[in-house]
Amino acid sequence: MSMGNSKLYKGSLNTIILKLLDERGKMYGYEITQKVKELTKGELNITEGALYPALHKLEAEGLLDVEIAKVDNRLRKYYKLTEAGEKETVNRLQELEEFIRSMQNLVNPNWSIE
Amino acid sequence: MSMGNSKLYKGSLNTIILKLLDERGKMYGYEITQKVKELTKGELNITEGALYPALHKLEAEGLLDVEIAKVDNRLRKYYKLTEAGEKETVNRLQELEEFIRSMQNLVNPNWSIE
DNA sequence: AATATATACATAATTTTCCTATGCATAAAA
DNA sequence: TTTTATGCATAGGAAAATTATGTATATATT
Repeated sequence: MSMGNSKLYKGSLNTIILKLLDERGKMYGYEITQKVKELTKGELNITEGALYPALHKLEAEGLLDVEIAKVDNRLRKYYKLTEAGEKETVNRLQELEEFIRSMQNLVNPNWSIE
Repeated sequence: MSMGNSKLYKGSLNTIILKLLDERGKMYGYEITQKVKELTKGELNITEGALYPALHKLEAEGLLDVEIAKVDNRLRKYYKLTEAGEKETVNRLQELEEFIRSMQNLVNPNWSIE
């Protein structure tokens, strides 16, 4: 995963995937890359080399289910959260928030958590 | 080595080091680990296996200067920012803030940047 | 018609960055 | 006197990205 200009904090990709699936029900890989690009105004680019292995791993861990579809003669693999995936999403979001709080305490710039 | 809870997102350690040195002028390694523990209320533990190589690398990149001291017959290596290090600190903090903003747009939980 | 771009998936090789485990050494506390 | 705290260091390995490929179809451009 690469940023428009800067670096990305590794470990956040899984959280992003889980949260997007939690919000939108089901998505396929390419759709995720485009959605992330759109939501961050091009700031964050999910590379395919990071995304697909991450999806496979989440599936192997039982957090995602797959459903294959063919649209316009092209393959799509739709992913959605399992029950375990929904629970894990809550944990990951909590961890992310804790990380943000910790970074705020360390770096205490002009932003904070509400 | 029992950690608080949350793991260090990869890429954040350098930012933490640079910012602490920027604020405090000069610090030695062990002092950094204790300061981080204190500021995050034990939530984040910087391991020595991560910290010392990171310091060495930042020094090799010309972002840090070292000064060796002996206190109570024990060795200390004080690190401080070079000029290049001060500039890089600004960049890293900006990247961190951009990362936070991006995560907010993606995950939009109940926190935001002020 | 030929070529480039967008859509859609995948993986191998490498790099970065961290953790675990271990080692050395001195000072202070139990 | 044994443990804990202070202080540095590195080897080995895991995790999670990047880079570089590869396959294939659909659409837009030249």
